[in-house]
This record gives sequence, C-alpha cells and structure tokens, in this order.
Amino acid sequence: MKTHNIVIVEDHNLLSQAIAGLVNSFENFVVRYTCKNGKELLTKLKTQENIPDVILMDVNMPILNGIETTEILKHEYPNIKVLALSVEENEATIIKMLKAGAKGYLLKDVEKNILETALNETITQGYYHTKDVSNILINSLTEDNSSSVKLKDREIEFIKYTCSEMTYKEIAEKMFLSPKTIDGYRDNLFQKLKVKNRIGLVLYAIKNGIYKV
Amino acid sequence: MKTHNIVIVEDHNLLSQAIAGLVNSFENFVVRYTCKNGKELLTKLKTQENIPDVILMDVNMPILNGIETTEILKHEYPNIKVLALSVEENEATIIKMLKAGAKGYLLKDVEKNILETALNETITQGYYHTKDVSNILINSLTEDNSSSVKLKDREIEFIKYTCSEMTYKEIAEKMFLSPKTIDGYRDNLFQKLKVKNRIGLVLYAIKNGIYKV
DNA sequence: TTAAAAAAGGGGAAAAACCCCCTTAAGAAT
DNA sequence: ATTCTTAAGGGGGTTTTTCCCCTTTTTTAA
Repeated sequence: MKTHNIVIVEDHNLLSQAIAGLVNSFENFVVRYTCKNGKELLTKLKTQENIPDVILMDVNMPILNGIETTEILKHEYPNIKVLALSVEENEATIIKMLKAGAKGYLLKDVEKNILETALNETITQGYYHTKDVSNILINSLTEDNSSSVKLKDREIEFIKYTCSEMTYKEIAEKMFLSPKTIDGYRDNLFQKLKVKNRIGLVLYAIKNGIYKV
Repeated sequence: MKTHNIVIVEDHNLLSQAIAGLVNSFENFVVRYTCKNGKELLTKLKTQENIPDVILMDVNMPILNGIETTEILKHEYPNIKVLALSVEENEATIIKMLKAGAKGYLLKDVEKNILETALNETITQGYYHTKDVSNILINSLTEDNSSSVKLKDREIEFIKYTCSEMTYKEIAEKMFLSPKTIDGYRDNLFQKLKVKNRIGLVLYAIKNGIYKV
C-alpha cells in the first residue's frame, strides 16, 4: 500500500510536533511538514512537491484560520482533503468548517486509533465523520435553525462595540449613525437572536466567535 | 542516569497520547500512565507504585482542574513536581497555578526540546521557567496590581449571575437578598474591578475564568 | 419599472441600571 | 472597651436601556 503524505496546520508547536509523532507512527502515513497557520500553508503549497493527500487542520489559528484556509483550498486545490481537528464543540463552528469543505471534524479528545481510522477512511472513502460530531449536528438541526441567522456586516460591527463598556450613544458616534438608528439595530438583533438584553447580545457574540475575549 | 517517571493529566485524549509519545521519545523519561482529570489522578496516586517524579498537568479540565489538583498535591504529595502545560496565557491563571505550587508553566506552543529541557531542569533544579511566562508575569506586575483583587464567595456568585440575561432584581431573588443590597455589590465591584458597567463586569468574569462561555 | 424590503431615523414612556451617600448590626483588632 | 471593617439594607435621583409603533429614504428583486 502506498504511503500517504500528511500536512499538519496547527499554531501550537508542541501539539503540532506531538501529533506529527503520532501520525508518523501509523503505517502508510508520513508527515511531510507542519505549518503554524493558513498563510504559511498557502505559501508552502505553491511548490508542487509540497502538495499532500490530507491536511490535518486546526480551526482556531491566528493570521488565517482553519475555516478561511479550508475555503481557499476548496477552490485552489480541490484534490487535497482537509480533516478538521479542534477543541471547539460549538455547532456553528463545526457547520462553518464543514461548509468550507472539510471532509471530517475530529474533536481533540479522540483516541489515536480513531485518528488513524479517520485518515484511512478519508483516503479511501473521501470523508470521515465521528458519532460525536454527527450527534452535535443533528442536535443543532432539531433544536432550532438558529444557525441560519445571517448577520450583516454593519450588525456584526455593532455587536462588537456592544461587547465593550461604551453606551449606545457612544457606539452611535463611532459608527456615524444617530442613536435612534442604533436603537433599531439593537431591537432587531434582540428579536433575531432571541435574546432579552445587551448581556444576551454579548454572550451570543462570544459564543459565536464574533467577539474574542 | 536513572529513568524518571512521568504522568500526564490532560482531558483531551489525542493530546494526551501525542504528548506521551513525545515524552517517551526522550531519554531518561517514561510515561507511566495518563489521566483525564484531577480526580482520576488522585485515585491513581493512592497506590504507592503510581507515584511519579513529575506530573505534566493541564490547567483547564473538567471535574477537578489543574489549579485545584496542584493545590491538593502540594499538601498530600509534596515530593511530586508539577509542570503546568496550557494554552492559557492569562496572567491571573498563570499566577494561580504557580501559587498552587507548580514548578513551571509551559505554553502549549513550546518546542519539543524545550519540553525535554523543562523536564530535566525540573528534576535537577526543582523548577523551570520559560522567558515567555516570566515576561507575562513581569508585565502583569508593572502594569498594575489588579491581580491582587480578592473576590468574596458571595461576590463571585453575584458575578456569575451577572453573566446572564437576568435583571438585578431577579438576581436579588436568586440570592435571597434585597435589590438594594445587590446594588451595593454591583457598585462595589465596579470600583474594585475598575469597570464602568455591567458589560465590563461580564467581560472581566470571562477573562478571569469566573464565568465560562 | 414598479413593488417590496431593508436601512435609517424618530417620539415617547416605562423599566432597568447607575450613582452617591447613609444606617445598622456583627465581628475582628488592639 | 473602643475603634475598624464588613455585610446587609436603604433613599432618592439621574442616565441609559428597552420597548412599541411610526415615517422617510434607499436598495433590491420580480
């Protein structure tokens, strides 16, 4: 059986090296190189020999995160299979990652033999999905379709300001809008996101990665 | 040179196994076993043969976290050296961990040879501190001494409720206090934590791990 | 091109949050 | 025994937030 080339994209050095060690211990798989973020990866991929079969991709990274990077890969290198690897159990994130084109989503507490299975299945079947992730997805579908809430750029900007000690009047100034318009934004979002007050908005923003702590 | 026994306490399976692989690849170190949280560790330690030289301890874990566990070890097993291993760069957390008795604090993006050095130094010198962590600590000292803010149990309870969509009146009911007393709690905390409003309180709580998202 | 939808702005009132300054009771400090 | 501190409770007032319902202008889609 042919040996498959793997690339690891992960910003934490130790993890990156530790996972590399693990993958190298598997039969038929070898880690060609590791990258610390999406930007580094894209630069590397410009050289033909650097194109791997599978990329193990972290989701939360600085500079160019896993979702954005996977999105780009889908168009530029459709043959590379991306397996997401993250601690993030948030439905919204998982959905975004899969929409971006990931062939699977592994939580970082999987057993190492599952990782090996996932790699093998991804090569042979083209995808691999764990029970865990399937359950989370199904849950999010049955619960409500809140994942389909679309926020406009201006709303996202507003929400970010909301996660600060500014009053709405101050936010209005920052956004060059009248306080009354801001009132409208807020009331709209309360309804759309099913929250009761500004605290709810802040919590929503943090849970959904709009505002990073 | 004698081979030293290492134990890894880390809730994420894959990481745990990957780091174990790494440590086993070092000369003079062998991983005896791994645990998923502090509780599991304490149970294991009851057997004499299970007592290691160094414990590599994650900070954020369910059930019994790294800080609490290290605190307990300090009293029960003062000879075991604890090295903290975390992604958490937050000063407050680092300080808490070191206060609890950790002999060093490694960020998860260290190079693997640093991990080896850290293990060696911890055995021979009794401690190991990276530049990174020292810098963070010194920064936090020079910036302000906000890390010395002490919160009472009741205040922490209050702050947690603050991170919800409840009104202060509702919080008062939950805590069996009059709304006016709650007013006092709030005003006090605003001053103590140097924040301007409830949003500031929520942000503080999240940044300092009082409220987990 | 015309109808519909979205964005921006607004009035007015009620509720919640915020601010400052005060009292009482209970413990700790000395 | 007396001062100090802390927790709990409170008065009264200002500002901000929240809510509901409305108009005008700009964009978008059929």
